[in-house]
Amino acid sequence: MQAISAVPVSEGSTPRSRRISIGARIYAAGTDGIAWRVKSGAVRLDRITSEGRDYAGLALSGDVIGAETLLYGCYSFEAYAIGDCELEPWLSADTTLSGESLLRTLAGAERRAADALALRAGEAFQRVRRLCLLLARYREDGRREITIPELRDMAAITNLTEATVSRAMSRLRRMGLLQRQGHRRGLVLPGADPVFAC
Amino acid sequence: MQAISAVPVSEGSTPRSRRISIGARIYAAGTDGIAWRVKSGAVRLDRITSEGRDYAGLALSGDVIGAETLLYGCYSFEAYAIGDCELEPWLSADTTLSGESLLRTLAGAERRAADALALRAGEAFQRVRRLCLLLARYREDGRREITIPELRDMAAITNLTEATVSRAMSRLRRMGLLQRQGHRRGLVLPGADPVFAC
DNA sequence: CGCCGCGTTGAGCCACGTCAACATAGGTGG
DNA sequence: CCACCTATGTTGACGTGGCTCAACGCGGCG
Repeated sequence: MQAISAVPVSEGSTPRSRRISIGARIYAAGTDGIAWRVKSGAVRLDRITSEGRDYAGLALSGDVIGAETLLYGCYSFEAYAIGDCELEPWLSADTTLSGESLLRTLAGAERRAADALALRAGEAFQRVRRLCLLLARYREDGRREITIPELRDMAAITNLTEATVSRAMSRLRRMGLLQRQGHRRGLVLPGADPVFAC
Repeated sequence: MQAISAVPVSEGSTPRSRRISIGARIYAAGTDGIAWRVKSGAVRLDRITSEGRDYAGLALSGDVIGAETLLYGCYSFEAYAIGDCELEPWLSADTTLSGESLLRTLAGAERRAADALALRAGEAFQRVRRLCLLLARYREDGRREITIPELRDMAAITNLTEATVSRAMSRLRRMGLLQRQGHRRGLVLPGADPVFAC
């Protein structure tokens, strides 16, 4: 297998769920492996070019990454966890039979691609705000929380600079739309529920 | 059927290929219809929001549009021809059986989404240049030609203004990387082959 | 002919990039 | 445990690329 940063809990020979911590690489382009479904967390996909890596896509809960391995045998993109991730193998055998699961994945990918495009339009503050909205998840108590990715990743996704993203995040905090929660890196949560309203 | 701008040549009851001319709408969001494979041309996909339509994706030769109708029965996006298009029905029955065709479509969609994202990064002139490269096709004599979309579409795709796109196109023409060909709107072709090299 | 949509181009301005200094947190070795 | 180092985030000052606004040209069409 390729360079992995968390233990792929193998039972017998079938790969099981993986947990990847924020910042770690999930897989490298060109290596072989299986397709995964993102159970939780956020994944940044990069395309390898002559001048390095370029942000090429975003995957969130429910999305499938690495489906191209079922065709080509290896990954086309490079995947990084930009939030603590839980991945489960995405079974080719079952889904190929049904076809509906594949269709659902295709439709989801197109919607996610539209989201990613929208994150690169509009003014800086709004882009960062919308990215935070996209990354937010509901807790049991009904409030939302998000794991803030590294600035460099937010900058790549929104096509802004780290400085600009930092300023936008500061403003969100000053406005009370984001609050730091504890000391764990990147973990914050909004105050009331109609937060992010602007 | 929904509002269509070209005749869907129906033989019996199975829809056949459609030809759509530049600027025309291919289908509207929410209407029912089938999935199509783009044989030639370029398609702009829009997502309907509260404030109107937002560019949400690009489809070029070989890409499939409207696959979500196989799941939901209606189109999620709105599709416009930004170049003269030839579409053929994308068969659900056959492909669902094979599964490989669906996978191929999925992999293609992800690559196209990465292309679309890349068109919103970098400086204005390079974005417009790369968009032209993406839209170019080879002729029999080995030279490339492209059908220039309307400025408003190029602006939406690159996330620039029409004025900025116009300036970039003027510069490409001044540099000899694009030449007008005849009088037909939007049809131009580059000079030698290593054009667009920059 | 007059209107309208589309493209082109100029002038001025501003949001964001650039650059740099500094703060802070984590990690590592002594 | 602290000393140090590095990676990351924050903030200010300043410059500029692209946006805004506007005028104008041109072709198509009623």
